[in-house]
Amino acid sequence: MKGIRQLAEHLDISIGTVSRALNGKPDVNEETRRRVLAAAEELGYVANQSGRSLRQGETKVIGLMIESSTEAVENADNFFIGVTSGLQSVFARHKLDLVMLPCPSDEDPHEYLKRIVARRIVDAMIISNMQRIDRRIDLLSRAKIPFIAVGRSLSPGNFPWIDLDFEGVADRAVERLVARGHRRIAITAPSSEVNLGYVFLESYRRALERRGIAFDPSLVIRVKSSEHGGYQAAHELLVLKERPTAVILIYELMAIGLYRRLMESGVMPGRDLAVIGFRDAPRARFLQPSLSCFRMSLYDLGIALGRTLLANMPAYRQFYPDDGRNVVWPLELVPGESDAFDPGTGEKEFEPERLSFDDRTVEF
Amino acid sequence: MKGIRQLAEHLDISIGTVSRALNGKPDVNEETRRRVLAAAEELGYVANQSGRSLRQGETKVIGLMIESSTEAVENADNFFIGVTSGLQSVFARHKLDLVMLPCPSDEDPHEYLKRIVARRIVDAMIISNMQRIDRRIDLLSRAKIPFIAVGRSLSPGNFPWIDLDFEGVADRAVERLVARGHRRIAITAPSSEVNLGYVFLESYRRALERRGIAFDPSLVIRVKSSEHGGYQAAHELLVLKERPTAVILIYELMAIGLYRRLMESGVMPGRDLAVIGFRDAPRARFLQPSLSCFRMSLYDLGIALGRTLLANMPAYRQFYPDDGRNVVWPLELVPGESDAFDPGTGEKEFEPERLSFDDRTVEF
DNA sequence: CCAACATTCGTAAACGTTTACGGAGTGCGT
DNA sequence: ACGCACTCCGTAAACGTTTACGAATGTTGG
Repeated sequence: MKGIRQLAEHLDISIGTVSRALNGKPDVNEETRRRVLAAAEELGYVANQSGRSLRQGETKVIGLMIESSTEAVENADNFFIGVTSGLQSVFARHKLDLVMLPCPSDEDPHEYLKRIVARRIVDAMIISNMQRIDRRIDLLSRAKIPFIAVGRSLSPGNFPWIDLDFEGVADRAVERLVARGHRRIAITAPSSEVNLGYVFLESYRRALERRGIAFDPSLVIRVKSSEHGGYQAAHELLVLKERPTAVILIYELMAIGLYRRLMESGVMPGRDLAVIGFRDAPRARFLQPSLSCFRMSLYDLGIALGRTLLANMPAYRQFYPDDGRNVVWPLELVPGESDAFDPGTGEKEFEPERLSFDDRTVEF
Repeated sequence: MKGIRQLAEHLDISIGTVSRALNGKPDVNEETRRRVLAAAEELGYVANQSGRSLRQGETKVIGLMIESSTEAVENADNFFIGVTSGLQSVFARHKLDLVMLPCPSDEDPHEYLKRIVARRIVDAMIISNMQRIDRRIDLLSRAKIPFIAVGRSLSPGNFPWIDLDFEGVADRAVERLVARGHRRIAITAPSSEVNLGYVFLESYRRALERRGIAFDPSLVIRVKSSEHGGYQAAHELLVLKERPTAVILIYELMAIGLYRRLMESGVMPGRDLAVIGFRDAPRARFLQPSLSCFRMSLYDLGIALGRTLLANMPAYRQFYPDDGRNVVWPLELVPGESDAFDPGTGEKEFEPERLSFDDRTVEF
């Protein structure tokens, strides 16, 4: 099946009518429409996207830009796959397709996005891994490409975003640890170019000071968000003169390396050092000791991103009258065993909430 | 900047010449070409992809279909991001763009691919997560869309593929374990619909029988390839009447759950049960005990996939005269602590190769 | 000086759609 | 019988590009 022309000839109908029939336009006889749809189905005809895009000036494709550095939490690994299914459940209602656009690691993300935008491959973009100053915002605004960012940025101008509640996470993590008696609380942070690293750190600093604990720069560990980074972080904690009694991880899998390095020195996580992590609860839960962590539903986040993006697109705004506002996405604390002890005595003074590993109850 | 027409008017040159200049066609004055390129750069002109695709009948986009089920190893998590950068390093040379096409979890993968193909969004496809009988092969062949599969299938007809050497992995894993005295070796396997599950299992069975060990179906543990699956797998192993002394995991992160469940019953991995895993060495290395595993370079695999795909496309075949053949991708064994003991005595009889966790040496 | 050729460029068709416009046919009210 | 509204459909233009073709100009060789 070549194109709509062949389909029209086969039906002995004009090509215009066929197009209208397929696109659900009103001025076409229902009987004719039925025939057209049947023939299209039979011959396996689907409109060529290039022709359609050219004519309509839109591609019906939404791009999700992804970068694979280990700097930021989003890039860790399953973040994108996670939000993807939420996004698609929204887009499917409008026959929009989602494509993930991986920025080559040797290409400047800004240049890459510029290329994608200029070629008019997508109608809208979802970007993440926001830098403190992110030129992509200006680029997309100028090009009038609707977009939404996962995370804020200091770049001037208003733009749609949904950010994780790092402020809340840092505050509640510190709150929880301080309540259990911790005073020296370390934290891991990615490069300060990445905005979330900056935000997370500032939130942590404020959370401490709010409770009368002085901020100690030596407790900020700059490592990659990876297993290896966790290993290095543990190493740096162990050599500190005044060793902290707790640490907050920005990525849950760092705990693997952290745990290992601690144990190599006979330091038991969950007894000698409290650990609180971030993001993937299923994984955190199976670590030993299980990791107290802040979880969220990537699926729901995907839905929110999709709705907010569409609410910012003129053609779809009508469907999402209540969306479109920027939101600070809440995280839920899932308590584990990794911080369930008294830092003074080392005793398991606080009983962790009971975990169940039944086949049925463990699904999140 | 609207289109090539505006650019042409601005230069007071015909639109045809501008196009030729930009595309490096020969019959254009070098001075003119210089002017055109300069103006295009200045005004930020980039050819509209729809117009170009429509005219040329090709999109310069290669699709990588991804599914997010936890059934197969490829879908686990960072597999796609890993091969992506290898793929792009090949595609970049031909100005081809790579897009990842996530199949919605509630849509039939075959139908999804059919839609993508029919809309002519991509010039070629990379598919993975092959089923034992995979209708996508027939679909793509019929549509004459060049493609390459990660993994084989029983579907009839020749098609380009690169498969991981499961046969070799299973054989060497069994070899290694048997050499250390193990006789009862369990294995985890995904659904038998997924071809690699079937292949892996058959390879394992043959490896056993080659060494005079009877295949015991009760040692085949069918669980999801996830942390939770690992937990369940350990549970199933523990309740067996005749408990195995070793287990082969099809996905490295399963070890997290497996380790945990074992320890909950006082069984020490690496002392009471040998474990060999699969695929991501950096992660495996930081587990405690570190996981002996079969690793590969996803980057190199990506390069091979890219080259083989292009070698199967008429327009690019010339650049890859030596590629195009199907290959069974070798895996390298990275020894760890998880199987470094004597199953009879439980003693650490075999000294594991020394691991280094220096900052510099740990990068793979 | 002329034919033959090379270089450079403009013209226009083509790719597959969608859609504004108008025409044909029908039914209805006057 | 006429005008009008309504339904349905065909015609053709337009989207932005690439490219076959040929025209115009300059160059060369005899």
